[in-house]
Order: sequence, then structure tokens, then C-alpha cells
Amino acid sequence: MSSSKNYQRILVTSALPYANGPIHLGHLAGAYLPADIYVRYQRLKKRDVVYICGSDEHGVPITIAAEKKKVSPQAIVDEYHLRNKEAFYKFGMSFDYYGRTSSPVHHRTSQEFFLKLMEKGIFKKKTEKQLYDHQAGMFLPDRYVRGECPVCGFADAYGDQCEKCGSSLSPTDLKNPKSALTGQVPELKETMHWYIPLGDFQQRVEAWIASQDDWKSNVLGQVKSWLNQGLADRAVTRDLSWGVKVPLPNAEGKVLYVWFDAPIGYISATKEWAEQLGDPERWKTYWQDQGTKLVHFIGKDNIVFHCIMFPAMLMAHGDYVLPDNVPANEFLNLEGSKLSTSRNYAVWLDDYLTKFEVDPLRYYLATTAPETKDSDFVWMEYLQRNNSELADILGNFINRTLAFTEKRFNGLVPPRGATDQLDEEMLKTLAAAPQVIGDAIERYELRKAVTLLMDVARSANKYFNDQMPWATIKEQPEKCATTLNICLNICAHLALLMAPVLPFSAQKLWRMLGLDGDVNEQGWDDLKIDQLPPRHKLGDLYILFRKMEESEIEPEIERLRQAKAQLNNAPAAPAVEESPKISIEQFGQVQLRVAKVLAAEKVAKADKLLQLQIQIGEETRQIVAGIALHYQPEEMIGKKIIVVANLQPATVRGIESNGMLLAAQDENGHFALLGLDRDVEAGGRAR
RNA sequence: GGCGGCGUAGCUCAGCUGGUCAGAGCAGUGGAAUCAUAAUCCACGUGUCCGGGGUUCGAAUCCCUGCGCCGCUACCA
Repeated sequence: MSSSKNYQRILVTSALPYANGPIHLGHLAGAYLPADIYVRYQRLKKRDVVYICGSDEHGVPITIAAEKKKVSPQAIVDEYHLRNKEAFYKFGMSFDYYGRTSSPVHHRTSQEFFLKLMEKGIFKKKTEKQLYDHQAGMFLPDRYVRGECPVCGFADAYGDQCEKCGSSLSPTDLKNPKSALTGQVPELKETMHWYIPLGDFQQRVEAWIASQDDWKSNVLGQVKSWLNQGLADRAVTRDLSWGVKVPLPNAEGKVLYVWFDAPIGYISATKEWAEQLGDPERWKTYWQDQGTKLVHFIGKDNIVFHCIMFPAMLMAHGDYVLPDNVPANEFLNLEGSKLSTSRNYAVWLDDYLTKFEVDPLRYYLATTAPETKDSDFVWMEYLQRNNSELADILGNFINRTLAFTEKRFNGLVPPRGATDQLDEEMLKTLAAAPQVIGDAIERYELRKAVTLLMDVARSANKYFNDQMPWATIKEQPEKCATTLNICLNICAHLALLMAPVLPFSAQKLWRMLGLDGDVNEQGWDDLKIDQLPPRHKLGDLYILFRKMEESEIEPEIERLRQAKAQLNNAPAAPAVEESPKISIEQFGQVQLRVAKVLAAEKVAKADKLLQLQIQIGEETRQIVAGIALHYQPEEMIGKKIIVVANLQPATVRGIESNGMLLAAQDENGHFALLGLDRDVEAGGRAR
């Protein structure tokens, strides 16, 4: 197992968040919170660990956002860099350094990386024809080309995708293409780019992946899927003004492709961290010494970049260590639906922070992290977890222990006398806890770790109950003192054990116990069972985890409910009034006919398509219809349907279609075929 | 369509390389206790372990196949 390697230091990264929008819960649950818990734990273990993150500030979406707002790309990234950095900080993210890819160090680092691969002759150059806007004097990224969708005829489709029908396109597919910048008709022009031939690295990547026996199955699965398809050449540069300039003569207007420079951001941020420490060469130890355990925390959308492309880049360069693990998480849903940032169906971190406490969110996200499959954030569950676990089990144990000590022992830790079997069992459980919980964290099983933590509090409550100190105080005061001594020391241990997940509450508890310093600077294995010695004076007692009321989260649930309703309605209710009116003559040109389905079969290699043989009067013809998701071929046979009979023929997936069937769609996207409320001969005209 | 992940009690999920694996938490029912944030503790369950084949002395756990959900990818009048 590679985790048993003798590493001397750990370098942890979380995916660089893209600086064109705020952070939401999905980000946190996938790439940030798990990493932070892992890192906080490693620090308590006194391991040499550095945690790096930063803003990813290049790429086309940022330039588009800038265009829209009529500001510079720099202004966009400045805003979100600060905003996200601030929100992360408040959420307790303990980055050692939070950098940004627009920094000079990053530009220089990326350029040096590029030049190194260049010198080693890794790249291929290729010339292609791409759309060029003369007025703007630049090649247009896919998203900057608008035009008519060749698939559905939508007039304002993007060059990479049609928003209306969802088709993925290439800019040259569009009819009547226009530049989104100037409205000019772009022209095809030759342009040259550098490509990394990933295929050359296929074997090395495969061998490296094959040696990983402790990676998550979902990660390995994704990677193998890519490898099976074979790795192709991939452009590392593109024509754009925003980004890291290609550091060569005659490369005007060319920048590094954002997928290439973004992961290098981990390296440049580490450099800046080292500089800040006044030890500028120190980054090399972390990136270039084989004693480093490199761990990338990411969401599953990033697997291919961190498990194939970046490692291939690192291999190509030759001086760097490869990741020891990439514990990618799946996605977090919200109240049963996918998050949608564009439709504001999300819980934004900075918004959350203005209303609620941090630790309950960290706790709930940790228990529901999408480790093995997509999971769901549900506000009511968040509330229940907070109330029944943090408050009732953990918080209440602390409270009953401290309150009892306050009342019966004047807030002084009582001495521990002779122990009985229950005491010994409890002490044993407590002594084992750091190891057990730590092992789970080492294996990136955060949900498990949190459960184990709560189990300690559960056994503590049971222990308190079974020892009945409220009864023994009367006849066996020494026994009562022993019980409370142990309970108090359990509290001290809990403060430490909960520190990675609940750093703020852990520190509050540490103070409440009358302990000095920072709990986050203790040693995970150093806590003594007499951490709180007899006669130690406790601090001020207060409620550590407040219970929450349903009324507090009700507005959040309601907001999401409305956002979801809009989400469903938007595509389902196209505004009739927006379409221009047509005359009766125009309508007359559309020939609607009743048709009988004679035969139906699925179109091979297409999910949605049915190939239908239909009869219209005497005539038999073939049409292709996109209804396979909702109608089985068998159930179509014999049906009377309405078709547009005089539509221009088209070829779909190589099959000729002579007409179009009519169907309505409900808000869930389900089809309902138009039919007749009494039988009419096939061929009958509908009007 | 290709590839991958997942499909276990009402809910959320553990169950690694086959042999106390049929489990935990929550919710529900009954009880104990009263130090504590109306908190805690104990007892109790119906599960065709998605369906169907197969390998094996033995499979939730391995193989094949079907179905469903999710994702990547292709395609999508």
C-alpha cells in the first residue's frame, strides 16, 4: 500500500476554485472541507504538512463575464479572489497559502514549465483553421462565436453548445456565424498551436495508475475509462489575450490553455508560500523530493486533469513528484436536485456565513460528504444532525459534566481514586480513540471518522449514566469524584478529537476546560489521561452547541423551493405571446396529417431516437422521432399520431426522416403524443 | 451507444481481498433514570442484501446477464 511508504512530508492541494463566481456547498463538500480536516489532523500529528490552494483566474468564462459587466477580466478575478478567500477563511479553511494564477510568480512558473517541455521536444505543433474576427483582431474562442444551430435552428447558439437543444457543437458547424465581440462575420484563418501528445505518455500513466492499490474505486474507474479510450494530442495553447503568454517570439496573442496553467498554480502558490517564509528554495523540497506525499483533493469533474493530464505534464518535465493519492469526491445535491449556479439553485457560502454558525455546517457536510456516491444536502437533516448529535450527544455530555463539576466540586477537577471495571473500559475506549479516528482520516474516510468521534461521546454518555454520579455523590463521594475526573478528561480528549472537524468549537471547549493555548497546536497522541489534573480550575461554562429552530431554516428551504419551481417552469412554459403572430395562410402551409404507426424500432447508437414506419392514406413513409426515452417501440405500433407531412426531409444519424411527429412536453420533460379523441382514418387532414 | 460508479431495513448508509454479514445511525414502540441544552441510557423490527443465471462445501461479497439511478463521452428533428 503506497500510504505505508515512508514519507517525510505531505503536500496537500485543493482544486483551485474558478474566480468567476462564489463558493457554494458543493465545492466545500467535495474538495475543501475533506482536505482541511485531513490537513488539520496531520498538523496535530506533528507531521510536516503544507496545504496549498488559490484562485484559478484564466480562461474564457472569465473574459466573457468581464465583457458582460463591461469591466476588465482582472476586475472580475480581483473581486472573486478576495471574496472567496475571505469566505474560506471564515469557514475555517486552514490553507498555508492561498495564491492566484494571475500572479507574476505563476506566470513565470508556467512559462518556465512550458519552455522546459519545449526544450525536451515534447510538444507537437499543429496548424488548424479557426474563426478569426478581423475587427477585433483576434481568433475567437468557441464561446465567442454565435450563430444558428444546425440541429434545431435556434438563432443564437454558442459555438460550443446550443443552449436551446443542448447539442454540443463546433464553431464551424454554426450557420451564419457571428462574432460575439463585434457582430462581424468571422473568417476561417490558419493558426498554429502547441500540443502535448498524451498518447506518448499512455503507457507510463497506465503503469503508474496500475501501481495504485489504495485509490478510490470511483477514481480508478474514471481514469481507466479514459485510458481505455486512448489518450489523444491535446492543445496546450490557444489564441486569447487573457492568460499566461506563450514565452516565445512570434507567439503574439497566444496564451497557455487554462487546463495547462491551472495545476501549475499549485506549484507557483507553493513558491510564493516559501518566499513569504523567507526561504525561497523551500518549495522544491515539497515538489521535487521523493519523500513528499502529494495529495490532491478535488471533485469528480476534475479527475481526468489530476490523474492523467497533470501527472503526464509532471512526467514530461521530469523533476517533480507524482500524487500519492487523488481522493476525488462525487457531487453534492441540494434538497434532491442538482445544484445549478446559473439558476441560483445553491447554498452560497458567504450567504450562509451571515446567518448561521460554521461548525454545524462543517459537521453536517463531513457526515454527508459524497465519498462514494452523490449525496444530498437537506436543510432539515442539517438541523436534525445539529440538534440530535452536536447538541444532544456531544454538547450535552460536555454540559452535564461541567455543570455537575461546577455545582458539586466548585468548578475544580476532583481527584481520581480507585477505578472499577466501567472506569477501566471507558479509559480504554478513550485511549484507543485517537488511533481509530486517525486511521479513518488517513484513509480519507471522513464520514467514518466523524461517526467514530460521535461514538466516543455516545459511550461517554453511557458511562456517565451507568456510574450515576448524582447518586454516588451522597454515599460514595470518592467514586463520584473518580467518575467526574474521568468525564472531565474525556472532555479534554473530545476537544482534541473534534478539532479537525469542528475547530472553532474545539477551541471554545479547550478554554471552557480552563486550558491555555490553542487546541490546534496540541499533539494528537500526546494528550494524557490526566490532562486535567486534580484541583485544576475550569473556565466559564456556557452552551457549546445551540439547538436550532425549524423557523431558522424555513426561509432557506422556501427560497430553494421557489428556485426549483422556476427551474422547472422556465423551459416548460415557453411564452406564447413572444412568438410573432402568423396568418391563416401561413398556417395553411403546414400540412398536419393523421398517421398510423406500422412499425417502430430504436435507432442504434442513439438514446432518444425511434425510427417509425407510418401510413398516411395510401402512402407509407419513414420518420425519425426523438421520443425513445418515453415510448417503447412496441407501444407505438398501431398508434394513430399527428405528423407534419410536408416538412423538408432530413437525415438523422444516417436515417432519412420524412416528417415530424407532434408531441407535448410536461414540466418534467416527459412527452405526450398528440392524438385523436375518436378514431379517424390514417391520412386525414388536421387543421 | 461506449465507459465508469452505484442499487443492502421507512430514511441515510457500513459491510475490504467469499465462511457469526444480515449490520449502524435516525425515525417508531415500550421501559429506566433525573446530573444535563424537555437532554441521556436500555430493549424491540419486516429486510427476496435490484431481478435472473453461474462458480463454490458456502456469496450481499467473485463471474455472466437484465433492469434502475448518477456521471464522463458520443449522439440527439
